[in-house]
Amino acid sequence: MQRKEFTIDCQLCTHLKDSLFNGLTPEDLSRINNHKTCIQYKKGQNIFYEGTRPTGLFCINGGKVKVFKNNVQGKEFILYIAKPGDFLGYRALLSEEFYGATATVLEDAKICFIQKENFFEVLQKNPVFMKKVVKQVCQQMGIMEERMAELAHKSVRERLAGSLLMLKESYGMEGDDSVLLDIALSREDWASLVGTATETVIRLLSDFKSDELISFEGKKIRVLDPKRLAKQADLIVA
Amino acid sequence: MQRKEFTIDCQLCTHLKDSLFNGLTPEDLSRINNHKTCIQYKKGQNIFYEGTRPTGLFCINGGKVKVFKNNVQGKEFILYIAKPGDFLGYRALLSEEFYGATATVLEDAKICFIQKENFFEVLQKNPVFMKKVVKQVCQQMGIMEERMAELAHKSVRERLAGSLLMLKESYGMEGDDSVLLDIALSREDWASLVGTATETVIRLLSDFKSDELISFEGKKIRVLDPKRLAKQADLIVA
DNA sequence: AAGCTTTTATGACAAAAGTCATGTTTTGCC
DNA sequence: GGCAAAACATGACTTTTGTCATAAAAGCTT
Repeated sequence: MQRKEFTIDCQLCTHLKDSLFNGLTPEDLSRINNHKTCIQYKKGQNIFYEGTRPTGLFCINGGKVKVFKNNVQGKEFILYIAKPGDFLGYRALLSEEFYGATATVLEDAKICFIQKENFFEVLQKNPVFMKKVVKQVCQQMGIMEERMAELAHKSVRERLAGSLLMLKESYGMEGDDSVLLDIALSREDWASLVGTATETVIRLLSDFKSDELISFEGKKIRVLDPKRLAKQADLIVA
Repeated sequence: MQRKEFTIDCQLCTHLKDSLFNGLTPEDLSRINNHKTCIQYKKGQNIFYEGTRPTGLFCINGGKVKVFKNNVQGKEFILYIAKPGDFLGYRALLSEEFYGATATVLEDAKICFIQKENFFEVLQKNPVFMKKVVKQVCQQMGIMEERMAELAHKSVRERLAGSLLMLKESYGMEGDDSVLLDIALSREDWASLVGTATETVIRLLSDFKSDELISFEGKKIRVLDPKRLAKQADLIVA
């Protein structure tokens, strides 16, 4: 499989402003810029594999990537869905461990790879950047704590409704009266994200559709009634 | 409720060697030492509350503490069980958020409180310490990713077996042929840790007892057969 | 020691969710 | 455009787990 490279200047990257690299000194940014490799990936290709050693950091310039763990029975659980501007693989890099998850392209992607030496150098000589990274990691951790608690005590229905609302935040395209989730996930992917079986997702989504909480638009989902969906996400007793 | 203080010198603390503070310069350590407040807590007392603003870092000198989230129905999910040498509350501090969880004393505890200013100062002027903190946080995150995936796809039985083995690592006291878990958790706490109902834990623990995987010793549990327990923790098909 | 509260235990039942089988639709590809 | 594969859908059934009721046991307090 041939690697299709592309070029982009970090300084000119559209996503710089919402990325962790925002605020780097020109020298630091150009150090990153001059040492990166940018590759185009097709849907289905893997960026890195669980159990392998990280050698650098991935920065998404375009497309979408899922990061997931596979259990013994081959059941997948999606930890994150990354979009342009997001970093991938820093967790394992900073904990000095092997990758704990696999990253696969969901929608054709353009991804820059930064060798760990360059990342670490910028990190070390730039305490402000370091602080931002720490903050980001700890925020992420707070999100994971929340999600764990939900996995522990919420029903699949509640979690699915919650996932729809969560993706609405990241991928929602506001319409007049509804929001299109600009991400094409298979029912299987939804199941991996929510932590359930594919059939259950199919049934529940079709329930939500019957209840006019959502509608289907090709492979994408339109959220029609976020408020009622939020009620579904919380608790039945409420 | 009166605060019972106590005194301890960080330099002389038994847990210094396994703590993040290990390796600090004498000056840094004494800065921490001179500005800390040490308080004794009784079982059931709270250290901090979900939704409140963190003002510093807690360092456990003795006892055990559970950190948990409460959901809307009042169901508890235990995120961590902290023991001597562990830090508490750094996540919210570093992400500059409110506490995402509540910390309650499980077994009478002695806990030192370090004002955030002092913690941040040491953190800022000491890149090696910073790096250790980051590494620790990212390792913790890896553990949480693993646990999330288990919550998503493992049965309660598997998770309970897994939790027994996990606590064996932290609290196991090796005997001739078995390991006593040196931590007294109620059935309700076990349920909060595993993410299930109290009755289910009661039933499963008594199953495990019938199968001679564990035995009860007062309020504590003795692991009789870690290997078979590990089989229970993994998958049925295996 | 008695009486209260909390914890542990057990049974019966209901609800939620997983699994398996099968069928239909969509998609990708030559 | 037609074929194969993948994705989606639905029904039937089983298993797991939660819930509620009740009771026994253990811990505290006076």
